[in-house]
Amino acid sequence: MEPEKNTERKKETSSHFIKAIIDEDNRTGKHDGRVHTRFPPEPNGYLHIGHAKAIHLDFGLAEEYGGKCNLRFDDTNPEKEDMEYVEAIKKDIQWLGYDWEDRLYFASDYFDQMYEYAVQLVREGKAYVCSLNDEEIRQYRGTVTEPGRNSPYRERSVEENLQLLERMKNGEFPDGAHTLRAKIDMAHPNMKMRDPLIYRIRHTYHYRTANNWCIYPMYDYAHCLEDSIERITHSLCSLEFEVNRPLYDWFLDELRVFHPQQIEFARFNMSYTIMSKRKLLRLVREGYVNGWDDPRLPTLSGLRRRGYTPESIRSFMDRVGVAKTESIVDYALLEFFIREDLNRRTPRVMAVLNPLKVVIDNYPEDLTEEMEAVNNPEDAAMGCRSVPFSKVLYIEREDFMEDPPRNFFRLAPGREVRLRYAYFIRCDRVVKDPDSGEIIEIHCTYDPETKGGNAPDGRKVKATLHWVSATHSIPAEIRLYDKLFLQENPEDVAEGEDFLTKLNPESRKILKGCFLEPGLQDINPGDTFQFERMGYFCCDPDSTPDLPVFNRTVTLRDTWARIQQKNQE
RNA sequence: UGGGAUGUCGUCUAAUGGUAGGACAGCAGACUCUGGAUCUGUAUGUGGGGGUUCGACUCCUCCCAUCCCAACCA
Repeated sequence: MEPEKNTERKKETSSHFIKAIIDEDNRTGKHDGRVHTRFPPEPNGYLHIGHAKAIHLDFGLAEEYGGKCNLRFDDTNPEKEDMEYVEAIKKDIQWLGYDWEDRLYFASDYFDQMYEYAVQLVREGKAYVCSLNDEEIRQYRGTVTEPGRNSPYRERSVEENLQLLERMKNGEFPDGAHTLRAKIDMAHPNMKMRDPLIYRIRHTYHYRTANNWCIYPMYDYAHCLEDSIERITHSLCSLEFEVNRPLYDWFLDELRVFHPQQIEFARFNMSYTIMSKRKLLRLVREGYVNGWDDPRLPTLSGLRRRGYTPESIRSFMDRVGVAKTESIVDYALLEFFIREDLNRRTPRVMAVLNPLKVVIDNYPEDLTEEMEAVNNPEDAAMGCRSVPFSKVLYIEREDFMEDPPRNFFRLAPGREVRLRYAYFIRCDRVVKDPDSGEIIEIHCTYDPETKGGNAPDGRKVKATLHWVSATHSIPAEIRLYDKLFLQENPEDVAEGEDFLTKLNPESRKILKGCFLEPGLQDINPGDTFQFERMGYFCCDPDSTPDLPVFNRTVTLRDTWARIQQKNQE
């Protein structure tokens, strides 16, 4: 009865209001059952996990309904956009596992068509050239409580408008001298309908159309036409465009062209991070993080470098759902999905982050034994490996306490624990630095009868520790990451206060002098492991043949950490 | 304030007039050579007031709270 369970589960996670709309459209035959979506990024920044929600929705819905999804770059503002972003965005979408096949489009491909439509609007008396400057336009627009006033240029003749528009296009005017505006209603209660701008003059080089154009279409005019030209059926966007929808509809209706339906859903937010492109750009530009792929960032490139898998992000998005309620998703949910994914796929390995030297006094000086270790207890097919054991070892510093509280199970003077896949050891003696009092090394004795990790007499230990052999281990650098911000919603700041004040000064901790078991000699950036008891780690591109570098993707669920916290309280 | 939208466990999300359900987080326990994983159990919610109805998260009404719109950004 497994399959039935699966269907039930899928149903749980995937019913939402947009599907209800599509189902209804299909029922009434609105688009002959056709479903065609698009993901329309502006190439002015890197994609983040908020975009992943939109991508997952746009591509996922098309797939589910046997339709298509276009990738379309909304490149109507050459001042902010760049080809670098186009390539990064394509890479991220592919990494997430989506395919636009041969449908890669650019809004700039439609500039001629858009201009023709604009001429049509002017001919029909539905648009005019306005010569107010930006300050005047703002004043004439009124406010949310007061109606605007008509522009003095609103009643220019069709002939004059046609001529001026042509001259705007030909580059006869400087930036800002004129605009083309829709003639709607300056007293409209919806501000977006108060004679919105259609074209503005910008003598700017465009990375795709070069200097062919010096007028560029505004979002509201361009976007609906892009959708219409591509015969998109369902045009999904975020909630803040709700007020733009009447305008979207107005242009398409007045032009009498194919009319897609705009549907708005709530943007994705997550606790302790930010999604604002502007703010992300600031963190990158001003050096608060190291580039767009800094593992602390919620960018897809950052998450990838951190060790997140596309599968985990997609499962996460399924669970997050789609609705119109604005929300902030707990980052712990994302962590749940990456743990779930990595738990079943990553090999286990032993690595000591903060080494404490252990000398096994009764172990032969020159002996090395190979211990058999399981690669993944969740997946027997991943097999076993052998790990060298010798007289001098490193264990995790936090696995030893000289004077432990009663609920500390690990090593302490007189206490016996198991070294994973090796022997039981008992701590006999602690060596300290006479000046600082810091513990330098501990001396233990091992029980030869417990080889492999089990006692023939059946006695139990309360803890199993990971370890590496001092002479065989390889040094490494390990980078630990924590929340980028200290506040659950970093956007929530007092008047005049900067979101930067909410940055977590300890969001990254770089550990040098860590040791890995020797099997990690030949690895590549991007390889992921579970360091037993410590978490999931991903090999960073900064690695060199001499010094592998790892990023901690996420810790294991840590019951001991919670107990410690309670102890403190 | 004019217009547009949204309010369901701590968080996210189902239930469209008929038992308020799931996931994460939490708590308790079982098991364990990872204080991991797994398994079991468990507490917590319909923004508020009226109304319609045998019955309301759902319909009506008033109120409250939050978000969006006054870029030649998208």
